[in-house]
Amino acid sequence: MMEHFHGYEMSEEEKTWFETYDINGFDRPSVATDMAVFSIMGMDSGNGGRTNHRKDPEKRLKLLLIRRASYPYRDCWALPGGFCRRGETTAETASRELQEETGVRDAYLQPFAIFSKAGRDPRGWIISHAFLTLIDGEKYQVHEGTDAWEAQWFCLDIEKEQTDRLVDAFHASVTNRYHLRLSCTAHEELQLTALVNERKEFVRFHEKADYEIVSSAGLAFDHAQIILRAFLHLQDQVESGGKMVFDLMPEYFTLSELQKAYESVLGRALVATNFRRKIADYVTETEQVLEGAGHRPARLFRRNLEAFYR
Amino acid sequence: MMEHFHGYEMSEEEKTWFETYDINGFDRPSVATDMAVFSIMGMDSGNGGRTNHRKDPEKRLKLLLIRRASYPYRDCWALPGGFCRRGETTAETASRELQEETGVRDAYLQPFAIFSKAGRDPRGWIISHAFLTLIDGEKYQVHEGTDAWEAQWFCLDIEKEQTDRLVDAFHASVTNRYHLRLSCTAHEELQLTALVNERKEFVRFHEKADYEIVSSAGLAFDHAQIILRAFLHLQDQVESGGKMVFDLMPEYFTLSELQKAYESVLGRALVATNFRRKIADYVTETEQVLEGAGHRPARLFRRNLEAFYR
DNA sequence: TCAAAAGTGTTGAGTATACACCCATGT
DNA sequence: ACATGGGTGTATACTCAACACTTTTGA
Repeated sequence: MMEHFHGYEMSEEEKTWFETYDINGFDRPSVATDMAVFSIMGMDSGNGGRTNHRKDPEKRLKLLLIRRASYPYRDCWALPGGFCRRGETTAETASRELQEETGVRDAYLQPFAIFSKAGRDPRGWIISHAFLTLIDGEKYQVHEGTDAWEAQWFCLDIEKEQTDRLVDAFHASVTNRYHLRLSCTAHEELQLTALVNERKEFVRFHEKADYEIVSSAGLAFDHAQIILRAFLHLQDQVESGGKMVFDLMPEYFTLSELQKAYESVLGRALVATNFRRKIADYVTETEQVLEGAGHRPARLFRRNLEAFYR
Repeated sequence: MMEHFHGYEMSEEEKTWFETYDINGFDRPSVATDMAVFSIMGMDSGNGGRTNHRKDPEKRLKLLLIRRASYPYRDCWALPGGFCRRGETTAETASRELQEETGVRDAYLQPFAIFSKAGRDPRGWIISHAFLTLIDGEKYQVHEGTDAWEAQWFCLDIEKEQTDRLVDAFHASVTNRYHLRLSCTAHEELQLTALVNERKEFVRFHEKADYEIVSSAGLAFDHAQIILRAFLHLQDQVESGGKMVFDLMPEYFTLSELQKAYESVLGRALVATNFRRKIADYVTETEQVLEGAGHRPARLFRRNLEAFYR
């Protein structure tokens, strides 16, 4: 623990001080990570989500959850994650846990929030560092069906409902209620739901948001809140030009596949022609086309590395 | 610790499990916060930074540091901060420490990074949650000169020097070296310096930045790195339209004062006419003017609350 | 009178958005 | 043939940076 400190030499006096110093004398929390792993996948219904021979298969935004085999919240579903070990950065913890639990390596893990409110975990004082990541879910086969360790993809539906709005000259606040619905097509009728209130307040010229779980069925801990905030963070980033949606795509993809990925993250339709212009620099055309779709074949594109490595 | 969990009732079996569960059996870090408190202030030299009877006084970006009265890094300067207590969120810790050490209440504290690398603190495994905040420093009188507890404002100069750049088809990286200089005008010739390397790498279409302290004189722990990253984060936010620069201003201010604040954060000159247009919605004109400045009196403005509370 | 800063008006480039239109394919 | 998605072109509005210019004061 005492290596490589710059311009810092211990005096004899300090060495004496250090010998009697015991950091374990102080009250300390456990530190954990939770990961919201998003993907975009077909519906797994017989025809792959195709409702009609002309329409392209519908793909949905999904979230990876793990069924807890032990207390607390046994049999509830939780975000993958785990405790930090000595010697790791929190990012390394997240990366290690992600690989252990899902086999996913080298994903881009973005930290987006810290959850440290007292009472958020019945086991005690536990601070969670939350990360989000987007992966091409078709590419990874997630361990399913073990009794001790079950991972499943859940379709994610989040609906927003404004419940209150107050603006006067010195104060402003907005209250929203989010309805979360997570449904897993692998199990019959497995559906988790939660209600989370968001209260945005403007204090001294800065927005401050507070979240409160109103109800949560089948989800462990405060994960309903973490899921919601991961999703909102993702939407914000993408709305303001972030390019992480590309992480959901395989190496070769059509522009409408990419557009559909954007649409399912943003929750709204985009105008194809404008969308193409916006992402034009980030893709390069290939010679290949995708045929047999009931309509004009689409050209396949790849990421244009130069644009990302600006 | 066992209150208000939604849709969650303990079974008898779980209660039994819980009685034997001991979270203290696991290895845990200490969790702390560090705050980068920025302000913009005159030079404290006789004429208030005025070099010529016409020119307005120069104001500089400053950072608040505290001299450590105890080991480790005794007599070095460090960011204000402290350890999290049970029952607090990390944001509450930051807010409490800021008030205890500087008297500043109700400032907007923005979390910007986590520092959790092994060996960053000689006392052991300590994870730091870093916050930044901008305040109107003229308004707060900081406790100075005590022997046990000395706080001072330091002028902050950061110079960037690109040392390496590599871009090929599959990989890209940029290396920069930052020269930090912190000087305190209250003490004669008190100057702290540090050199920090930044290595930006593009991995799988995402930028990843690593920081390494090359040398650090007079600054405690890894605070040179934290200061640099606070500053870079601040610059990024302001470049992309963040309005936190207003936090540096008193209630009434002229547009050039505001512009100068922007300029000292961004480290470059702005075109007055365009600047005015950009912030026009965020200010309201008052009837008052500032006279006696050797040139045409400037109108005083205030924040326009409606624009902030959009 | 003149330096310094306050403040106004204009212009051209680039970007976002809406929309009208034609193309190619499998059934 | 025709529904469906692939793909192009264009007109309009809006934002942003650059710059030329006028105004007002204290010394």
